[in-house]
Amino acid sequence: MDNIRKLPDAEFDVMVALWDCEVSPVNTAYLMENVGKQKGWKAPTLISFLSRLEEKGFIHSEKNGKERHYYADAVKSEYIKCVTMDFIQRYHCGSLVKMMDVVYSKENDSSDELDEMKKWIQKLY
Amino acid sequence: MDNIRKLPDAEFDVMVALWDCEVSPVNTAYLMENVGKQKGWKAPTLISFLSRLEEKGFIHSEKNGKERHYYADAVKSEYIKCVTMDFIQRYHCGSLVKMMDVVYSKENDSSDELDEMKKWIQKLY
DNA sequence: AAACATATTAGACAAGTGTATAATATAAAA
DNA sequence: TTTTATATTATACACTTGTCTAATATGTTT
Repeated sequence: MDNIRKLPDAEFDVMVALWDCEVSPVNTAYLMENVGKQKGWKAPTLISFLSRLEEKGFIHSEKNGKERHYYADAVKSEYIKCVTMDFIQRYHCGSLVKMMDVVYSKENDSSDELDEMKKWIQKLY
Repeated sequence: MDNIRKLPDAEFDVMVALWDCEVSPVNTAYLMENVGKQKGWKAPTLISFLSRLEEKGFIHSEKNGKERHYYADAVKSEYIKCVTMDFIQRYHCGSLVKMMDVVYSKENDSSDELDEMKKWIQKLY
């Protein structure tokens, strides 16, 4: 749970599409619709990222006739959690409060978010 | 304030050393002491990062006899803020609360941090 | 001024990332 | 069973990042 390989941006984008898909199984066509197109990728570009994700153990796939089906193996929440803790460690000495301090300024914040945070904290107590 | 070039890890480490230094001006020897050594870099490695930082406009330098002196131009808090907001956007849909949700679990948190956050929020109200 | 010590520069290289073209399968249509 | 359409594979390539070796410059000693 600590040896998270941080994925490059493009590969992460593909993972998100895989993680958030409603259909199953997922094929390249679906992924092209859901990420590839917006990013302006050609199909081989997408497939290239998928191959790398498979090499890295984040997904596996099965050939199905002419197509290939993809399945996420990594767990989204776990991955995001690891990456986030790494980030806080690296950029904010491991302290969420320090981070909030840097990011927020009284002027430009939305108090909605503050309210939400308040509620969130009270829920945990 | 939006076109922040996210620095690669090694270059960021060098920036931190430059930002946090107490002496002035800063030379390579100082930076070797304060980051290079811990990272196990040879001097040319460090200098290579410094050159790239200069190309990217994060620092400037002056030749002083045999040595070179370095000066940070980018502002630490601004850089950290940009990088952090990008991160929250990318990994947590721009919501701090969502992020806290993913990172924290009742079991493993330190309530100290929660207390601090509570205080932090109250201060802002 | 010659020799020495040392800091910097130039250049290089492997691995990783973003991206695509050309070649090859393979299902579907004719 | 050819032909046609299309998905996948194999490659490749440029750029970035981490890292260094060899070459060069420059201040200090002798």
